[in-house]
Amino acid sequence: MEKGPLERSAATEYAAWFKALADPTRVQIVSLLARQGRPMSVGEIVDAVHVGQSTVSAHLKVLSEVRFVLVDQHGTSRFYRINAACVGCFPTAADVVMGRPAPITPTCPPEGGDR
Amino acid sequence: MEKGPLERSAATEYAAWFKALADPTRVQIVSLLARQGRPMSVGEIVDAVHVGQSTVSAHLKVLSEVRFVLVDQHGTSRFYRINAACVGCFPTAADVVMGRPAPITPTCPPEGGDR
DNA sequence: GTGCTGCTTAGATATCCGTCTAAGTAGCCC
DNA sequence: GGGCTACTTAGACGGATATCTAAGCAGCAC
Repeated sequence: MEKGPLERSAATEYAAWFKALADPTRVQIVSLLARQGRPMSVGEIVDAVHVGQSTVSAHLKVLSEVRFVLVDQHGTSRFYRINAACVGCFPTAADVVMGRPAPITPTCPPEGGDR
Repeated sequence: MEKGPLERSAATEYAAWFKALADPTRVQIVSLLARQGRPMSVGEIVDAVHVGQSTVSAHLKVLSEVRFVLVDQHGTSRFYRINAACVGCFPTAADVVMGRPAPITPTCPPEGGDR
């Protein structure tokens, strides 16, 4: 039986996920939100990773676009939180790329709550 | 107890790994080598992912630098293979970023065979 | 309304990436 | 050696990225 690479469309999708974490600041933001397990305002995040506020904002936008984080507006603040679906899905994607069969939940692409 | 983000040095290292897979062609190459489980020549890889030979060569260089793949020279050909250490380590790294504790083998940075 | 606070958007800049074509290098065979 | 085969390196080009400063905008308090 012929074993080729992942098909292009799947590879493109996985690559987009990895790309979202291809920056140290974004890795820090995601790990922070994951470890805290609660929504955090942009200001709080800025205090934890030491780059400017607008830079953090831009990174959060990138992470939102691939649905690694979700956002809630509360008054004048925006609260970002980890997308629980990704906590399981993302490592599974890593497994698939590394040739391990996907265990369950084949439809991984981060769905999630609001916005 | 205060839970901050991963420290910068760790985040930088993980980011480098993800960056190596932040391109669809590289995802295809890695998945191909992982699924085949045997060393493959550059020519074979070129036949499987449809981009030019020099492009594949460049991608293989990137993947070598982070030790996702290892290489053996045999005469005029170069045989690339997946780094078995990464098959387990990389998904573990994904777990860590997603806030899951690293199960075992804390020293993950791809060590490996030759070159 | 005025003014503050919290965040995003715009603009600028310097850097890096993916791909291609073309040229270089190294092993092999007659 | 001459020529082929298999890769890598160099150069170029268009496009994306990370960061900063500055400007905009939307709630809230008074």
